[in-house]
Amino acid sequence: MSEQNIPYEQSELYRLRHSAAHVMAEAVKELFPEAKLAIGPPIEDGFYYDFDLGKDENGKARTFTPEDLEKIELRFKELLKQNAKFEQYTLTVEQALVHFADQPYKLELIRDLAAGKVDEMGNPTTEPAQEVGIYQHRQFIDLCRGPHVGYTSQVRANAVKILRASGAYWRGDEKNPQLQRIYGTAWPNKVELDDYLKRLEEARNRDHRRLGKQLGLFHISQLVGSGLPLWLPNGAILREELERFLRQAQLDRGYLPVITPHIGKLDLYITSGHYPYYKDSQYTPIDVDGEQFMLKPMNCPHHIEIYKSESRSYRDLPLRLAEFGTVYRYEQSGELTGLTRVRGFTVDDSHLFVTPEQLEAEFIGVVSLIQHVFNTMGFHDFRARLGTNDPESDKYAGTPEMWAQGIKAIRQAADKVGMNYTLEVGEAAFYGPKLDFIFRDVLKREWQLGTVQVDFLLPQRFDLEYTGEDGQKHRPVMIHRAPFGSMERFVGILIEHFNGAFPLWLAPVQVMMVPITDRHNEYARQVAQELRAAGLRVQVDESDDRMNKKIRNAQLQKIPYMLVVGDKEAEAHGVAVRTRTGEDRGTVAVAAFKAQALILTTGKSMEL
RNA sequence: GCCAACGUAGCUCAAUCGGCAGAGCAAUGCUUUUGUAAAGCAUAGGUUAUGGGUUCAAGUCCCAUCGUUGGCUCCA
Repeated sequence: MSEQNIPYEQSELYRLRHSAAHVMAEAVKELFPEAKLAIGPPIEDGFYYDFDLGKDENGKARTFTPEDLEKIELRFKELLKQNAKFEQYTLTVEQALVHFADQPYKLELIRDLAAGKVDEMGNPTTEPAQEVGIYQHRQFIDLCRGPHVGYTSQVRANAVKILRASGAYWRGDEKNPQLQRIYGTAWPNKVELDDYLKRLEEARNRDHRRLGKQLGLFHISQLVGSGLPLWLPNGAILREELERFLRQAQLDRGYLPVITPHIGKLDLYITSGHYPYYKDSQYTPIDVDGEQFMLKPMNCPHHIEIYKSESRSYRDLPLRLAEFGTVYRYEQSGELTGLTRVRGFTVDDSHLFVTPEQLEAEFIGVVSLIQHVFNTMGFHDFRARLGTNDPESDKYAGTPEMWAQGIKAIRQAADKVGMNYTLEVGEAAFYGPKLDFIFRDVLKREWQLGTVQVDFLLPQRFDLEYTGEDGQKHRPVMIHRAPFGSMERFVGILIEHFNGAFPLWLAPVQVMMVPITDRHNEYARQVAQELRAAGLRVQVDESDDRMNKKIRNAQLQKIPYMLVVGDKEAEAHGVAVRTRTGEDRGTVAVAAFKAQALILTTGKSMEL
């Protein structure tokens, strides 16, 4: 029977993994009797369990060594095979507090349940609990609402694997103690486990960092600095194509280009509120003749100053200022990853200054532009998230009215275009709610790419105004938006999406000429020149490699077309077309190849 | 920033218990003139991330720093 339509939380696989987590914890408890248990839920593709192993003799937190993990895995598998039944029962809160007296994390969970605050995953509970759910197998007793499989042996010992250990803060808060987390995976059988491990291996092969090196797209130099990628020629060509595409789409939609500098006075960011708010993740200000300058962490204040450079009338609005603006943020060192999380990056930024009446239509216009961008890239696998403020938190500026108004505008616009989204409290920008477009990399990590944000706050902070039809001063609303998000991150995801085999219009080298012997080099150069004149990116492989090797090299570079030329082709003014998909199309006239290639590039086709 | 693992030639990796730093690919030179995924031979390439320490002897053991990777936290 197919489980495809059952939510994961109710699936057999979920029970299996939840049960695996318990048995693994049992193994840990055997090998480390002093270990304190935290939580151990199933997650996508597996499960984890968090432990506090106490301190070593130097007062440092005890951690799992790779040898510990081996022992745990061995014992884990033995315990699965030594069949035991999972028994479920409930204890009153009082009984549970006694039973878990030496398990401080469990006590905290029980007390929170009893107080009706939050459950073990931090989700609010509806009412105070009188009793708590317990699952027991053998002597291992855990606070748990299940569900589990019936017997431990239903989790196949040859279909589980311990993957890694890492630190993880108790309840995800860095102010709390750091626990030792063990990640594992569990599948119904060995075949599915092996499939999963193979998928992981394949994912590593399409990792943008690996492909970026292989295809000469970008390089990160220690001497330049962490998180400051250098775009190599192939990467720069790709990025410029993307920028050209979006620039044109924006011009078509009435955006106006602007260009602003990379630094700005500290006061600018104090006014905007960015500096106080993000102080810790900004590069230290530069002192110039006693004045403080920031590397810009955001483009909005600069664009706002452009808005303010002249008096504005309602006739000027909506004013859509766009720039590929490079910003610098001092991200925590542990966060940096290839192109997807960097310290210097370029936002395809735009700020729309609109009247309140125009807000919805402009928001819809932005969403449709983003849809156009994603459709062109063939991106369909993403989710949209409406990030709102958390009223409990003090990190959001502005009035409740502003927030309500912004959220309402986004909801109405999204509903009108039929966009599905999830609402997530506490995911807003400090100045306003936003609709984010979230993608996953090959390792299933989520990244925000496109974003649209509604902002009533900065217009107020900078005292923006326009003269209305009524001759009175009014305050505009701002929309911040970026379809790609960051060029770096977008290209990182793009590389993985296409596994480095970019559509023709984006391919850094579109055509590789493959002369069969060096007496064909001259003809290959002629054809290359002819194709370049038509705007195609063509290289000639004049190395003294044999033809087979030239083809192999072009294949490895994932170049869309290899044009083999020998005596036959030179005579007929033709080329023998081979695609990177391995297809041999035989000899065609140069003019015919050129015409066909141009149709595909101008149409931004996914086909070859 | 926190926890852990890792850092050897441009790239991918080897070097047993602490005992002469190696291979393939790439590069360079020569030979070969080739019809759809790797021709042959040769040459060159290293302060083993950096700085200290232990030792007769350190790529290998210890300490610190930097960086990378996987998590955690953060992400305007």
